This record gives sequence, structure tokens and C-alpha cells, in this order.
Amino acid sequence: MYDLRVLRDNLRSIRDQLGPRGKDVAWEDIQRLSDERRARTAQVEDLRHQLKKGSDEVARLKRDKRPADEAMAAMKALGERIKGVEEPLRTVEEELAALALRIPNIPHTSVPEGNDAADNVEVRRWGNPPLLTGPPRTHWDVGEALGILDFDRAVRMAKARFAVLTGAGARLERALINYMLDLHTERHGYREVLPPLLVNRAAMTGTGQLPKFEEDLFRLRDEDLFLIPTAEVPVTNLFREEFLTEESLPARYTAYTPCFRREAGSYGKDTRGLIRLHQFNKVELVAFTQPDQSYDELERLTAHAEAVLQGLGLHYRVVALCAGDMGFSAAKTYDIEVWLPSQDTFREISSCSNFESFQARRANIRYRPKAGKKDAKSDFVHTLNGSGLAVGRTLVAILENYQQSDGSVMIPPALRPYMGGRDQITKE
RNA sequence: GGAGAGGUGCGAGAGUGGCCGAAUCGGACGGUCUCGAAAACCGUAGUCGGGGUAACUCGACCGUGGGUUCGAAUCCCACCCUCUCCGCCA
Repeated sequence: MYDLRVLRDNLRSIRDQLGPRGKDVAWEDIQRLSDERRARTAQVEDLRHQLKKGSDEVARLKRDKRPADEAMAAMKALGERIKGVEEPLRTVEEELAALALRIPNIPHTSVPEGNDAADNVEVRRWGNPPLLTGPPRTHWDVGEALGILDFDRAVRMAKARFAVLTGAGARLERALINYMLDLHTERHGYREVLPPLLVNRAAMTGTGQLPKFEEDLFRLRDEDLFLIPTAEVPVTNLFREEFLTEESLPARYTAYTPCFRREAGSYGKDTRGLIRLHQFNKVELVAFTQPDQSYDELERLTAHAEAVLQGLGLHYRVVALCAGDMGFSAAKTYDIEVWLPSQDTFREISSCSNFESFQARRANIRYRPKAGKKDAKSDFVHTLNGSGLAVGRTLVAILENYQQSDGSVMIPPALRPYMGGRDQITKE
């Protein structure tokens, strides 16, 4: 979301910087509406000024017990005229705002150019693939054989793209959630949040899910509320319409929540297993910083997400997304991809982004500088977030990377305290 | 869900049709005083938008959106939210 003034003065430059990302934007309409808004605003404000002065005159006449009928009649006519020009101004403003909300964020200069995932750039790699004795089995084979994963019953009670975890499977999911939350709160200094899983339209607009991506969201029938697709939405919106203090920045929050996604348009992709579900668990990291600190924070936040995989001994790599592969609101994104033996490839398990002031403008989240600081004006904060991590996909990675030739799964040492001391999962 | 009360600036809180963008108190900041601090005293401060290089100037904002009126924080309507009581519930 852009300042309407900045937008008007820098339309060309913004359009150039967006490149192919701006291909869906109605640039000509925005240009026209911006000019129109300025002209009509000037007109309305001038008329209103006249009305104010005229009304003061009426008050003066009445105080002096002099006739005011003539002045009142003139002001009545002026009032009607104002109504006539206000209506189109409001329409212009609404149309302009609606279009401006559909302009994506500008990629940071360090973001690689490119159109799709093929142009992403690997930044680093950690660990090694596991040494498996036989051919790697898929996580759904491993999980169903152990009796801890059930897709058929989930489909019967809900629909496709849902799953049931039972026994040690459910326990493993819970262990992962607790392990991640403890790591981020105790070691990395994040404050834990347990937010609403339903949010309103304003919150969804604040983080950028709306207005453009409503078809990706589950919406309630009787109320204008949406199931959150990620904890990013409620946690970033903790401070919508608020001023933070400079002293409180950077502010770091972590939240475990279930996430809900329609997955419209992904028919045929990852139809088996736990990779792509309508409901999944995720531990999210969210940070609010001063503008000049957000890129340092992005590195730090990404490292915090990586620490989870390192603690679990899972092989992964970090890639910098190219401009064309980034999400709508992001200025820069690192994906963390974990190694999946059965697919012989890396799969996304976390996405860490700096949104700069894009979300802060939409959600109106600002900060006041320290008291007494010279020439200090309040400004929008920068917001960041990243998965720390997607829990279901982490469970997938464990089932696949720690599978044993006898069908059991070894539990990584870091998780054993959360699994009641068990060191392996065997058939139940 | 039913009945009642209420939503005003950083906080408390006044204002019920006309220099009210808003009294007063508290807090914050700057200054005087002090070796320093406290106290006291003096002073400064909202957000958004239009015009202007700037000084500055104009408009909007008292929960949100409409309406009445020459003129609305103040009157009317709808909605949202908070509090109290009742009902229901985890």
C-alpha cells in the first residue's frame, strides 16, 4: 500500500521498479483517479471554507439581533452545491483506494531478478542427507504402516486434503510445537501469543491477504470473518491502528496456530500426504522493527527458523526468492527448504520475509521516536515474519529422514524430552 | 439472547447547537532554579489530507457510517465496541 501522495508523484518510478510484478495493476486508472482526486479535493475544500465563513457570519448577525435570513439562504444553496461535488469525490477516493490496495510491494535491490522458482538463488546449505539402508519410503507409507497417520477417515469426516494424526503421531506433532515454542521463547527472546483463529476483513487487508486473494481464504457464512491462513495475520495485526514506542522495538512474537487454506488452484499438486492440507499447524515468528533495522532482523529471524532444523538434525538449504516468485506483500523473502528423501529434493518448510513498511501502512502501525530525540518524527514500523516452522512438514521430514529399515522411526534427541523419553516410534 | 449505562487528545475527565481541535488535572518534552535531583514556576506539544522551496495556509478528524441544520463533539437513525444486571454456556 502506498501513500496516495507518494503514489501520485512517483507513479512511473514505482511502475518501473515493480516490473513484471505490476502487470495486473491498473496504472492508467490510478493516474487518472489521482489527478481527479486532487482537483476535486481542492474544489470541495474551497467551497467548505466559504461555508464556514458564511456560517460564522450568520452567528454574528444573530448575536447582534440583525436579520440573517438572506445569509442563511445563501449558505443553504452553497451547502447543496457542496453535496453535489462531494459525492463524486468520495467515489473517486473509493475507487483509487481499491486499486491502490492491489499494487504489490516493491522488491528490495538485493532480490534476484526472475519470473519463477527456477530463478531463485541458493544462499547456503546445512547438513547432509541421511544414510538410508533401503530405498526411501514416503512419509505416508511410513506413517500409515505405523498406525499414526490416517487419511481415509479424515476424508470421510471432512474432505480431501485433511488428515488425522493418532497415537505417537499426534504426540510427535505436539512435541514439535512445544519444542519450537520453547526454543523461540527461551533461546531467541520471542514473546508467545495465542491469537484468535478468526479475524475480520480489516485485519486481512492489513497484512495483504485482501482484497486480492479472497478465494484462498475460508470465510464464515453468517459473519464477515475469515479463518486465518497463517498466524502472521492476527499477530501482525496485534498493533493495527497503534503507535509503538521506539524503546519497544524490535518487538518479537511467536505464535502456534492451526492455519487454514482453500488451496484453490493447486488441484493435482501434492495430493497425497501431509504436504498440502486445508488445515495444518505452524509456529510463526513475527517482528516489528525500525526501518533501518529490518534487513538485519530478516537475517536474524531466518537464522532463528534454521535453528529448529539444526536442532532436529535435518538437512536443508536456504534460497532467496526471485522477484517473480515472491508473495504480494514481501520486499524480500528467504525460503528454507528441507530435504525429503522420498522426493529426492528440497521442499519448502519455512518462508521468511521482510515487508518493510508495506503492511504497516495498510494496518497503520507506527512508532514514536524516543522522547527528546531531535528532528524525530513518528514513522511506520517495518514488519517481518517467518515460519518457525511449518509443523506438519517438519513431521514429514522426520518420518522420512529418520525412517529405519524395520519400519520404525527414530526420534531426534532434541525431541525425546517432549516424547516422554521415547527414542523411537514403532508399530502401535 | 434480554434490560440499562457509556464510547472525547498519551491517560483521567469536562463540554449537550455557533471563535471547541476541544476546559481542567495528570503524564511527556524544553527551560528557569540546583553541585545534581526532587519540588515549584514558565513554556511546547495530536493525526490525516490539499496548496506552497519555505515561513505558512486551507480542509477533515471527539467509536464507525448516514441524516437534520446556515452551522454538529453536542440533535436523529443504523452499526460496532465496552461496562453492569439477567439468561445461557466451556
